[in-house]
Amino acid sequence: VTEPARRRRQVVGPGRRRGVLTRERIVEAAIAVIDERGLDGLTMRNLGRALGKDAMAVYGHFVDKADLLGAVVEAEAARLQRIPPMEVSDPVEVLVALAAHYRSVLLDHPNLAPLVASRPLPQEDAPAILSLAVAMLRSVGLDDADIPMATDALTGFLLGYIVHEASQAHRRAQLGDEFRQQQERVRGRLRELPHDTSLEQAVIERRLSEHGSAEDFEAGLRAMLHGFRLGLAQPLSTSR
Amino acid sequence: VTEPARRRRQVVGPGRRRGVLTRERIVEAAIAVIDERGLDGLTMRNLGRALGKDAMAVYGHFVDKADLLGAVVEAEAARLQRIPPMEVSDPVEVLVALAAHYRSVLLDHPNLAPLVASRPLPQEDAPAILSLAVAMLRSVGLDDADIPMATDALTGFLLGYIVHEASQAHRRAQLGDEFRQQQERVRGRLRELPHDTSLEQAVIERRLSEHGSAEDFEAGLRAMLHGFRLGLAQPLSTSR
DNA sequence: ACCTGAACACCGTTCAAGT
DNA sequence: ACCTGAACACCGTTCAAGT
Repeated sequence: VTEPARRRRQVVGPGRRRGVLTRERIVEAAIAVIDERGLDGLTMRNLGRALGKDAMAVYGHFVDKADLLGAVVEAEAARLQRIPPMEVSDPVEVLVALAAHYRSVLLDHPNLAPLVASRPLPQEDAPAILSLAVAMLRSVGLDDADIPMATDALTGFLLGYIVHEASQAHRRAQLGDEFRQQQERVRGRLRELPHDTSLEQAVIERRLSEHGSAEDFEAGLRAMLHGFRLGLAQPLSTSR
Repeated sequence: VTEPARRRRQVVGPGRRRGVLTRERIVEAAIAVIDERGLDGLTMRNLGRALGKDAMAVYGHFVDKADLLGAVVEAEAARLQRIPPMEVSDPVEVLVALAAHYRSVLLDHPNLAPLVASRPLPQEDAPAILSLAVAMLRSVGLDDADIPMATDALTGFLLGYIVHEASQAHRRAQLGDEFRQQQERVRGRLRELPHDTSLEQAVIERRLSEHGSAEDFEAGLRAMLHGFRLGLAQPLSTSR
């Protein structure tokens, strides 16, 4: 159905608002609209207004809205590939730092995160990252035969946790008061349980607070990595 | 399903029964439509057609589409709460079984999974499950002070992994051939890397295959749980 | 060559009218 | 009391027309 997006390189004029449209400018504007108004807030008419053009001007540069969104994801993937320099230390910590980079880049545009994550592979446009991760898993001591499984689990945790975090943030911002009310409802039901539930309430408080999830994210990742390192992923006896 | 004793009832559409609308029947039909045509495929007009009624008949029972979707999520949450009987063994294995239950229930309606997961807490309607999980973490040997953090990480992994899995399945089904093409593109780029990439390709193959992610899911979960059990979630020295 | 604006089919929702 | 159908504002997209 969709043709491969045609690349159209063009000299960008010095102007900002007015001037010739380029794919780059459109993508940039689309991301800005998504940041401000969410994924659903990106309509062709809104985008046109943000660009100071008629809504239909975009169709000169992208065949589809889907095509446009693809380009938006591409732009995010390019940012993911710019891995910051990190001190080479324990391979586990390299992997944690890599994951933290993913997390911080994706959370820069939380409303975009679900879109990026719905792609087939996070490494789709970043085979170098995949190679780095594999190398680190190897030097952590993982058996080659276990690495695909471990990568799948780690990727699931990574993307899943981040996307979930991003959608929670979006939801929190969107419903405001009602969010607190829902938490109150859960607390109320907890109190009706027969035994002491102070710890359960602490769990909920932790989840209510906006901060701390970076630490939870890294802690969970570390636990999983060390679990893999020690060969503790199998149920009982090891048989492969 | 035959209806022998039933009086002449008009059959509308393929096997749809007429009769008085109830919230239950509407929710049921909504889930069926979502299963067949995805979240975007659930429109009020489609839903009305599935019920053999005018689209607007639904508004007699739900104030909103959002209200309807809330009821749909509630129905799913009720299924989540029906924990199957499981052999009480190692607490880690109880937690794994609990997570597997979540996964299998959510994957029964993959198109619904993102909706369920976007709620503030998976335990929102299931404080009993939260209590069970906390008790298991305790008897695994976790410090009370670490349990909120561990629960947050585990919940993130659980929901994130499942939702990601569900959306991949949806995407796979939706794009069909193009999905394979994307994998081919990644493979191609991998081959251009300087060193041997057979292991990287194995990672991609693993992710391509539909089966095996249940094992990866449980393996990652086990690794994380044992990592927590051994206190390996902290970066270097333990200081709390 | 690039952009515009009317037009079309579809969406959620309102409202007056039907039974 | 429950359901219907026209109507409204909005959406993605097509197409003929503007510059």
